[in-house]
Amino acid sequence: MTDAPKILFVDAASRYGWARGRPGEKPESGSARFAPEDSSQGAIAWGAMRFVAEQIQSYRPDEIVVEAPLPATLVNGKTTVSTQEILMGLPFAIQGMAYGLQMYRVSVARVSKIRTHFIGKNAKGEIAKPMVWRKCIALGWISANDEDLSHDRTDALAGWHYAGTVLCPQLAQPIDDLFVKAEERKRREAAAADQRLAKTEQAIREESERRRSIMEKF
Amino acid sequence: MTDAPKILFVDAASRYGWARGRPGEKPESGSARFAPEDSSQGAIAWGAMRFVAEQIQSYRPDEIVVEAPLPATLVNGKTTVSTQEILMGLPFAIQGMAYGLQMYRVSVARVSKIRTHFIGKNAKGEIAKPMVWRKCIALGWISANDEDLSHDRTDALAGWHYAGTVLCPQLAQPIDDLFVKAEERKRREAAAADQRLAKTEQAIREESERRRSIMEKF
DNA sequence: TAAACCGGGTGTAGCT
DNA sequence: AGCTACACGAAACCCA
DNA sequence: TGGGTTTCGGGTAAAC
DNA sequence: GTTTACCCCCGGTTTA
Repeated sequence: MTDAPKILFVDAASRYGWARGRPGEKPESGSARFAPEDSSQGAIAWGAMRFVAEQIQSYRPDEIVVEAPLPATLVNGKTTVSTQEILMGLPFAIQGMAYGLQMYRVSVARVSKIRTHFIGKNAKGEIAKPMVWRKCIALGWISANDEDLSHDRTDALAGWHYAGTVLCPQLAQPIDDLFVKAEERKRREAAAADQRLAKTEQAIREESERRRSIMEKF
Repeated sequence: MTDAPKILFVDAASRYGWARGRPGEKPESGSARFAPEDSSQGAIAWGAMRFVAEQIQSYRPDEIVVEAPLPATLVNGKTTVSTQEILMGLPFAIQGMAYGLQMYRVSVARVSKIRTHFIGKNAKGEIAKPMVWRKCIALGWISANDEDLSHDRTDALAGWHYAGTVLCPQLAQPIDDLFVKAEERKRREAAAADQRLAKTEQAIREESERRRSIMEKF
């Protein structure tokens, strides 16, 4: 088998969980906040952007998978606007940053799929989270005397495993639509990029220059 | 009077409108897309982030005001998830980028307030937009044979004027809660930043280094 | 080919 | 195969 | 103070 | 003072 890809999974909320590794290996994982409590949305967004940038730079994942936010209408309006903005905004900003860093292999995974894959049923969080948690312990992905035993972390681990299974069908499952979509998107992105880049070499240089200049203020 | 501040207003949607200038002056304005049609969310987000970065860098506004997204529940569920993600995500990402570039004077304005301020009533878009449009013409902010006569543009102009009125009370209105909130937030941000920075000079240097290194790949 | 207009609005798992 | 039901997170508060 | 638990979920302007 | 009603973009299709 060729090298399994490095996968980074992010469960993005105001407190987020992350997990990364190659399918088959024991993943690293953790949880944290993108910004201190009561921070402005700007601070949170920037925290997320920085997190992604750093991951891409230092860990160099082959794939990034983010947990999809639940549609607001679903929760039957049971969520404040500001919560919504964060829940929707985080994956959005993360994707944007990845795109800006030319990391185009980003996909999005639904909670329900992750759960059914990982614990066999799509239960509501109250029930599912402890199950997920236990399974993570069982798998030895976190140890019971670990410092961080949060659900954010174990949820991310579940997501990571799901992503691995889906992205590396040779390890088990037949591919399903996440993979297909990722391929589709990748092709579309690549094509679009090609088209754009092909226009002129000049355009490339301008773009590159612009990007660099944006950041030299730091 | 001291120099009126340079205000940048953005009406952020997949097709966005912008307007900028100092209150009292004739504003510049326009509309465009953050990314070609059918682009991934990542592309759109990055487009927005780049736009903001460039504005901050080259125009150096004193204030940035973004149009607030309407809560999903409001639209009575009449909005797709992806639309939601974009509508909520754009302002979020914009604020994040601004924050990252240390531009903390960012506020958010509600459509209803803008409209009532600008045309005296909070009518539905179908009715309001043409009214706004006419008023912009009347004010000479766009000329009838202009190339871009889109509502995105005129909406942004209305927003800009509202922002100006609110942020420069000396020109007319008493301050209202947008200003107050901006001040509050600014103070909070500043305090938080101070606190953080005060911890150690070392932290500052690390942070700075990290930021720079994130971007040197460009 | 470009501009105006209109419709449409979540997805999945588990049970029947 | 078709139909139905159902899904969350942030911040305030309280208690150890 | 830290962690578990509970609660709450949009806002405005005009009409009455 | 209190109640009430209102609020949207995206993408596909059609038309000049």
